[in-house]
Amino acid sequence: MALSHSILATLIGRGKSLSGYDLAKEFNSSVGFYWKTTHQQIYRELARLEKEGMVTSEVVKQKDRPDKKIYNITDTGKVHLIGWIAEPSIPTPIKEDMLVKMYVGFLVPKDILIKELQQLKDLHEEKLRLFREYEKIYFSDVKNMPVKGKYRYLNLRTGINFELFHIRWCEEAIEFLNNEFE
Amino acid sequence: MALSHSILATLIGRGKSLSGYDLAKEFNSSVGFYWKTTHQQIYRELARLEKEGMVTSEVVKQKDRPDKKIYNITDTGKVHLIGWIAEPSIPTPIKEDMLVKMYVGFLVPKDILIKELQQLKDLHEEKLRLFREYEKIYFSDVKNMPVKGKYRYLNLRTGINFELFHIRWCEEAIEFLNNEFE
DNA sequence: TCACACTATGCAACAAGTTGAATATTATAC
DNA sequence: GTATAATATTCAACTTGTTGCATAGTGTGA
Repeated sequence: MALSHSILATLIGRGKSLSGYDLAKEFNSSVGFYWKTTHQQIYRELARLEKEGMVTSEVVKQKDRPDKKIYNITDTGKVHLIGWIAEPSIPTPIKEDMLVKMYVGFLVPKDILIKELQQLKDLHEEKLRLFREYEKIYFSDVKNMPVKGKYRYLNLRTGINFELFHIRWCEEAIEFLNNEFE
Repeated sequence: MALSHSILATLIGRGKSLSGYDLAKEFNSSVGFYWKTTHQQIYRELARLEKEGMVTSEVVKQKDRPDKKIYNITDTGKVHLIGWIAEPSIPTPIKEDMLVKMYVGFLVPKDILIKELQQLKDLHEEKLRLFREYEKIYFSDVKNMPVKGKYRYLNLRTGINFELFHIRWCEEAIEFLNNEFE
């Protein structure tokens, strides 16, 4: 399972203690484009990681806002994470609603599909703009960045390519629907 | 949820009754690249779909092999599926192990990452070859195909683009690791 | 001051997905 | 004749992911 690994990775990646709330924000911001989840799952997972000795927690009292519990990765957690990195990855299969819809696209007027593809394309273009902006602001001088930053740039590049793939796919599908169908 | 929709779609798409076993094969063959699952989940989902009146089943006695239960989509099922198609799709977020690994790539020697990326690339290239072969055999004359076939071709194209995206990503990452890191 | 947004954590229930095994028949290869 | 692969279905247990709700304090704008 990779959520636990994502949590450990974020704890190391950010280089400081984070609360469940911090982690949730991280996972759902533009930065955390590589993993999506809910805060409930994160809290549940953190409790388990603590039970397994992968992280330790500490309550921090706050005056201006509710108290929080911040987490640190342990040596056990770090060893576990490094071991996981070296395991071979298997390709993630596609599970895309739009593909299922397309498979039975003949059941509805093609305009419906075109409209949906256009909507999907818009959403991906918005995301792409965000990533590109992020690239411009934080990664204009990658060559001179510390290693950590370079790895983060690699990830951002993937996010950009991922969006480009989806945009191209939507365009190809729309064009195909317009030209090949009457 | 889209597994139930995938099952209904496959039942319509194939235009004939299928058993749970047939469906499982379909979902895990090169054709069913748009959705992956296990036979257990399919059997469970079929039972539920039947309870909800989306499909009907019928036991077929066989002499040469174990008896089977074949499923048909009902009008209710078809209406439900068409309704679902018209609902707007939301982009599928990335959940890719390799991205998490890359995020903390600085924890291991870069050779480990390069090796993994190479392995991943090989797997995607194999899949791409399969899809391209499939394209050549079944879709050489798309313009003159029935509508159903055209939609299936659209899906195959997406599969091809998906593999190309992953291959390009792996290449970019390997190159980056080789050039930008010392 | 009232509503709303933000910070912060957690429970409960459910839906979806995975893993392992049991059962039974027939076909094929060694 | 023996092992194995393929056909065919199902149960049980578990993990992962989602949805809704509860609680509780602070900050901000209308």
